Amino acid sequence: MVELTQLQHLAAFQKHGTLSQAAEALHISQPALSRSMQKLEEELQVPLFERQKNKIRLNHNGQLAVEHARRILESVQDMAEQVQAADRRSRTISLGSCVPAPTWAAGPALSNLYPGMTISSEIQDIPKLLEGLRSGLYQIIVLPYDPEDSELYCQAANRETLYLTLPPSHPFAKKADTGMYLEELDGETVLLYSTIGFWHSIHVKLMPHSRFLIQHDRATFTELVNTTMLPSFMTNESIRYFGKKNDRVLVPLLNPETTIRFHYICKKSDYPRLKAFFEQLPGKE
Amino acid sequence: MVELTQLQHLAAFQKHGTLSQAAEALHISQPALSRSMQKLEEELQVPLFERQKNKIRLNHNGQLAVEHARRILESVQDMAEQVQAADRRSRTISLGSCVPAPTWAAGPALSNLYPGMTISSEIQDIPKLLEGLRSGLYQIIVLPYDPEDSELYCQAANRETLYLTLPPSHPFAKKADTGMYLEELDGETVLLYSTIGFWHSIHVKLMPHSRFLIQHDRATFTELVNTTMLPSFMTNESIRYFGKKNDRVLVPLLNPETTIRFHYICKKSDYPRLKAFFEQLPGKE
DNA sequence: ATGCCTTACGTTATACGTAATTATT
DNA sequence: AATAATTACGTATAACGTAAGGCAT
Repeated sequence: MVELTQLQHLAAFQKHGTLSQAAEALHISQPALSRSMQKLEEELQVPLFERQKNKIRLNHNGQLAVEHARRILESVQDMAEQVQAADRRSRTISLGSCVPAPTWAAGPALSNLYPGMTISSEIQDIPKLLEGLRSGLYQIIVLPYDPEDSELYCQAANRETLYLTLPPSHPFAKKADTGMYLEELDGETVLLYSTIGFWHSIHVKLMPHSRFLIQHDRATFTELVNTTMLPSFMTNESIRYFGKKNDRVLVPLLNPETTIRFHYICKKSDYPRLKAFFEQLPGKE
Repeated sequence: MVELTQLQHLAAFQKHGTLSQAAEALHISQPALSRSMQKLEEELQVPLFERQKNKIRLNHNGQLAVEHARRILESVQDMAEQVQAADRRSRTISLGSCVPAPTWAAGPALSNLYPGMTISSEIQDIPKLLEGLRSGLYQIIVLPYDPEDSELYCQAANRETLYLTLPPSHPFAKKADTGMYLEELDGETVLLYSTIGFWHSIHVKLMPHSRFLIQHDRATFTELVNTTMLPSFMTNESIRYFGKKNDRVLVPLLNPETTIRFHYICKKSDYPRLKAFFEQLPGKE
């Protein structure tokens, strides 16, 4: 039986030109390589080399054999990579969401329900979420609506509502009881945390003339919220997970876009193994 | 390093369903196969099986791996076959001729000039000879003309001339001195030996109404020539190699088509190694 | 009881490295 | 002298088979 080590040896010889150099590269002795090639010739029942007393080189058969050997070694490499990738996919649950909140709860929940699984989650825009679910990049995605696809399972869950947060001295703070429309804030400079996904598009849509001071570091963001007069935003969910700043006033927003209902979605074929996760999701209200 | 035996083992397991049956088919012990698969998993760093206490079956990774393994094993098989075929080609000289005569001389000549080489020769029609020369099926072909191809080397050699052979009592026997045209024989039933290649098309062309009694067995053919009144044919070359029947009259033929000049042709790239053969060919006259 | 898989253990076979040999530059 | 390939030989590793153990049908 021809073995892959022999094909590697052959390829190495072709690459280095002499047995001694190839042997050194392969970290084996020169005689070992010499014998390996003799055995390969024996097994293929074909001479692969032209031999002189202290010279050896590939003949036509050998050159042809090297080409095949390279292709074969590559396809073995491919096999390893693909099988490993498949395995990695099979032992990770990847959740993609249009907004951050679902990841806060889902991470711990998935870890508990599927011990040993690697859980990953990320914020992504909606088209990429749908594409990623289809391609296997995500097993679960969270959208603000039901995509109504017969291949997909969709479960509506809890809602998230956006609030404006202000220092008590801010002119709009008096609207805390009545609520206000985001458009009233258009043109103001506001503080935003960077990875808020879908919320960002709401802000841009309803406050097209505002300047957004986007903070990538949460500590810096919190510091600025505490020490400046700048308006910022929180949601019922962010308050639940990170608490409310006591020295800030929460102003409800009256635009319907500022409330979204989370729709958790997976492939129908994947639902059986994810059933436990879907069943513990918060209900419709 | 993953080895091909392991891939074979994996494929065998998939084919037979259990380790024991696969091991039996592979002519190894069951524990050996068990270990072989464990090692494969180790090397791919991926579980390939779902194991229960006394049951084992491929998981998703394993099924994917089997598909790859099958392809790889096939390509190794391909490699062996192709390299062996290349080797065989490199150690055979195959001569194709449009008529039999060149093969009578060329066989022995090539054997002498290229000891150790396998010599094969066959009669074939002209389009297939040209195609075969191009594809490597033939290294030398013999045509009745120069194909005038810049890729090919062509050397004109000796001529072969067709004669009518008759029993002395045959009406046409008196034409032995003057010669005759083949057309005069048209309509007569004549004896032909089967593998005469290009000559056959000459007969068909010039004697479209004749019936040809084609003999595939040379002994039968000779017997019929000796015991019947039927006209038949010989050439200067067939007489040289097989002798002339004493009790037959040779009538020269006056059609120009009944003499052809052999053109020995090879690829220019092949000429160097075939030089010795071409140099010993009979000259232009 | 039978079939199937795994682990343990002793053995064998195969592949290795070192050393020696021969040849070439 | 230095480089390169092969052959010879003793060794070590790795793969094997047998035997034993556990589990399921």
